[in-house]
Amino acid sequence: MGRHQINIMKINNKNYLKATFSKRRKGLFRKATDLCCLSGAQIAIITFSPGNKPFLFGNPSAKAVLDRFLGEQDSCTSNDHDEEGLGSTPEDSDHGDLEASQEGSNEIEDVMDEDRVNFWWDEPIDDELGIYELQKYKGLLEALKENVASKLDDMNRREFYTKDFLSMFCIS
Amino acid sequence: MGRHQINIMKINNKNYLKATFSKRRKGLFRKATDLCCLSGAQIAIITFSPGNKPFLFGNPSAKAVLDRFLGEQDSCTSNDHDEEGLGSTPEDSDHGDLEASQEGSNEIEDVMDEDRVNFWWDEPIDDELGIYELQKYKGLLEALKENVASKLDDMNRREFYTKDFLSMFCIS
DNA sequence: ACCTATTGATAAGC
DNA sequence: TGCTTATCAATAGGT
Repeated sequence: MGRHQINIMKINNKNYLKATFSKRRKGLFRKATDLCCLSGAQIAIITFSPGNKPFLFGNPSAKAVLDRFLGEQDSCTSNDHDEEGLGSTPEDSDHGDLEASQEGSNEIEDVMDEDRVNFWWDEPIDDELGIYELQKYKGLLEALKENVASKLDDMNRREFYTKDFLSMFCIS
Repeated sequence: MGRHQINIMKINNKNYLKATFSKRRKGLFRKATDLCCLSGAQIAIITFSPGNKPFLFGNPSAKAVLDRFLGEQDSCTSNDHDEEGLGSTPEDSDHGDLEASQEGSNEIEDVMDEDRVNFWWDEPIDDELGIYELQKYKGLLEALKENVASKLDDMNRREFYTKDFLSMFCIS
């Protein structure tokens, strides 16, 4: 994909290794972002760089996906029925269920997903910004970080303006 | 990247959605594989498809990376990892896919169907936000900055207004 | 970090 | 679901 092909094998040159990891990690996360936006999939990526530094990606958040996964792992012994979702639009098409029974399928109905859309400015979180407590820094920062990340991406997707948004974070 | 450009937004057509998810998930895992081979990085990816089916990638194994991460989380006081995330796009329910999830070298995960859709705004915002303890958690803020920079990168790529935005973060 | 030549990923269509 | 091909996107190497 570059000036010329490279073999996919361990890079020994430290500088080149670092540069390549950085570029490709970003590329990987970008691909994950695109996949999430396109399909609505939930994805978590944990990466330990060659320097053993952790990098996380998550939609809706790394923690949320990990928790879900770990949770399902536990109760996964004989759990094969679906729970019910919310805000769903019945819709499907074809498919041959090749598996043992399943819940009854519904019918085709190609409705545009009525996106139950909430906007970021409707979020209560914004009201909480700008408060200063000197406890539980780490957890709070983590939450802030994730929220900023989420909102930025959401903005990105919806083509919103960023100025007012930023000011809400008291960042300047 | 295909015959013509597509917008990175939620796909509504079920068949197209599934096909696209499938193709891009494979692409994502392939990228992860390449990154692992090139840099020796340890990577774990957990994906819940739009049909809520789990797919795992891991090097050396998803479990190994998860354990390492969770372990470091517990005992970690010098936590300076980077995190990227994004908001999800509303989606409707779906019937399970029939694919299995296995890739790289990890254990098998079995399907669970659970039409539980999480939107980022439904995520529990841990606590009240807004604490800045710059000395002790300078690292986290640094990660935040990088995270934001990374996302701005994306915005830039997609031709949004980034200049004013950037200056607010003192990033250039 | 930014810049291109080049290869790679992928949207459509079968 | 997999294969093919025209196109656009990711990125290797260099600055």
